[in-house]
Amino acid sequence: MTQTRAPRADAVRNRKKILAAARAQITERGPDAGMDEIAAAAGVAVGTLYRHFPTKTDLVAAVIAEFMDQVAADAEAARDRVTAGAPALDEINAFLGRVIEASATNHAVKAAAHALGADTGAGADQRRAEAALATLIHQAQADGDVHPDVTVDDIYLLFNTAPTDQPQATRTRWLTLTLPGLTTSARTTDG
Amino acid sequence: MTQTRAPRADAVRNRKKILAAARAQITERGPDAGMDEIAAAAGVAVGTLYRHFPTKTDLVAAVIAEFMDQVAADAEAARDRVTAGAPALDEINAFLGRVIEASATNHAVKAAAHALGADTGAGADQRRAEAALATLIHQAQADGDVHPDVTVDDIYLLFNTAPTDQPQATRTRWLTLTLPGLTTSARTTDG
Amino acid sequence: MTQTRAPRADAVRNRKKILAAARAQITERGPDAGMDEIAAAAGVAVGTLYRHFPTKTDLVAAVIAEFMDQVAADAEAARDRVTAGAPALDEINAFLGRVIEASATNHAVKAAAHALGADTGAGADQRRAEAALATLIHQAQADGDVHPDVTVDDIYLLFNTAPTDQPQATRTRWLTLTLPGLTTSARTTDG
Amino acid sequence: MTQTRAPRADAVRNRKKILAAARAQITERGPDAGMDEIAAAAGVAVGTLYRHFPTKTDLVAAVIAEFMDQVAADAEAARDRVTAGAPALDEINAFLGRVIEASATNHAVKAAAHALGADTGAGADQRRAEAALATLIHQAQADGDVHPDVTVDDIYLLFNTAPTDQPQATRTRWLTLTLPGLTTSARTTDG
DNA sequence: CATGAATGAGCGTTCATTCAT
DNA sequence: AATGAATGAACGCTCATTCAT
Repeated sequence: MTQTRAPRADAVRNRKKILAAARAQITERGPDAGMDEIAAAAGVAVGTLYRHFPTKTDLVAAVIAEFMDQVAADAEAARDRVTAGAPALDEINAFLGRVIEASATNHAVKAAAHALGADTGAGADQRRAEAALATLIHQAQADGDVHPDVTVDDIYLLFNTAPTDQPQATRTRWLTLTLPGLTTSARTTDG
Repeated sequence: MTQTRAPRADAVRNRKKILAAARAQITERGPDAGMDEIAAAAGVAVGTLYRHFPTKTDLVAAVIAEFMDQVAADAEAARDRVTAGAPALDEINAFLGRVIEASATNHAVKAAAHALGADTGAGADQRRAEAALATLIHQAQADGDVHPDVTVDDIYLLFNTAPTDQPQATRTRWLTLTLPGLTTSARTTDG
Repeated sequence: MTQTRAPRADAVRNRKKILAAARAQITERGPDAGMDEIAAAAGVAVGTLYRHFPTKTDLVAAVIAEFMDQVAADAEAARDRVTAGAPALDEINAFLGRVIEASATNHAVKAAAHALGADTGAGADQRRAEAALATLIHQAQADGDVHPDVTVDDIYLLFNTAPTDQPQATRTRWLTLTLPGLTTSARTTDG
Repeated sequence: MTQTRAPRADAVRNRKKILAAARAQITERGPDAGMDEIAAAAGVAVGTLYRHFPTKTDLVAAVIAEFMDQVAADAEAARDRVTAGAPALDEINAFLGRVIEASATNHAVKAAAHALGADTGAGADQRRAEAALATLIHQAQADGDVHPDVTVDDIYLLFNTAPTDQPQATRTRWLTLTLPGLTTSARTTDG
């Protein structure tokens, strides 16, 4: 029983401050945000930052994991609403819309992850989100609204290619263009 | 009579070697590919690289311009085939497929351009491609195959979000999912 | 209560070592002394040098400031001796002699400053020195020894044109030739 | 008989153009004026520049030699006027004044020479100038106007420390302060 | 001979990471 | 455990010089 010692309260606080600062700085300044700047923004010294995240890659991965946690929670909430009777296709549509809005912030983080070769997925949160999305898709397919060959991977594919660095109008248009690939009906002008 | 002297044969050769090396290195290693490495891969000294492209930004812009030239030529060829009677929607579909294949190379280059703040568009080639695509779209709309609200910008939007760094199968699937957003008919299982 | 934390002992030591090395290297090799070489001579890594002086210009400016501080202290000491009764002209003469000795080192540094566009003067030390020199000159003028139109700027002019890169004998000769321009009496053979 | 082939007319013309361009560029941009820029300003290719002057040091030395030639001619003209009866001290004064004006242009050239370790003196022109100045000084000493211990080296010393990079007013003031070191009489207010 | 493209050592500077305090 | 000074490899870029055309 490797008894993981309960983390000290201030260490937890520092970890949160660092993650928040990293998210903010990378969003603002791209992959070039320096470790010193992130540490300064978090109000700690670089050494402290490195105690929590041994490399920049680890830090960026943690920021992404944090985001994935939110995505997973979002997907699970949507699944719960569907289970309670909400129309599945609408929830899928709204989910994609919400995630894309949220990841406008995260675009730079993704770029940083890519530049550093960080593991983007494969975490427990990924699996939580996948499970919830699978339920959503199956329900929408049972409703006859979503094309029978659509899988969770398709959602991920779209989600990963979303133009998160584009203005709101462009992102909305993208969603409009993209959704008919999932559904059984042709696109209508009003999306 | 400002007779621009014909460029030396070896200089032309070097320019080509440099562009090819830059394309390859940036594709392979992302925006972080160093100028020294690109020069070495091209078989020239850094100084030569800088003689041809005064900054890294210029080099990346040139690589993109080269790509855009090919895209424009491709779009024009498709337009010519349509003018000669080929079905417009098929040509649009094939065009997107071809460009996405070609831009597997181009993905990292775009990222590099973004990181360096290089001018991505606005060149003559961009306008050539746009003109040809507009013709294609109008014809496909006249055929009743493409949704009437689709514009050239939509094609660019899709083209810019293509998962160019993914394996062939994924890219094909993406095209399958994406095309119904442009057309007037619902997607069928066999794409 | 912005309590500026006391600087670490080793950081202070490094700063001194760097300044000394910079003075030596620039004196020896001119403005072309490289930052790497200065760092090596100081026994630190380049990064450390840059932590203390963010640009080469800053480093050179600091070397000059250090020198100006010594000059100011020297001028103030001379003024104090005059206030205590010493003959002002003798003190001026001796002051010029001392400063010129000291600035053999300083010649190349000035050149470097010029080449880099660094701020040479305008510091507090400059003003300290000027104030002390003004007192000296006024006293010598009151004594009837120094020409009434001589100003502090004249002293600076001479000081700035001193042949600091010449051998001792030449510097002495220069002082002999130069001093009569300040005084009310003609030069005599024994200087 | 090493028969030095008569230089071709265009080669001579090129040499002159290059020297003129070098003087202009170095005056304007300091020691940092590049060989390419000098060549461009001269209207020749770098290769041609290097055919005439194998290193930058050689080029700078040639620019200085050219200047020294003018100084020598100036000194000889002054000597001739003195031989014809003009007052020697006045000629010395005027000579210094003229040379200092001319070398405002040459300041940067001197700096470049220093930075490159070029031989500043020791040419035939130097000896011509020295001979003429010696005559001037002897005559002025015979007149009782110049201090008996003054030598040609003293003139060179002053000439080499002139504040050539300062504005006209400062240069004039410097001459006023400096001249009494040479003469037998004390300075008067009106210089 | 002139040309100008090619060379490559070197420069000032940055920043992820380490480690003495 | 936190601090922040120190490290040093790497980067984009320059320029005196060489050499194929």
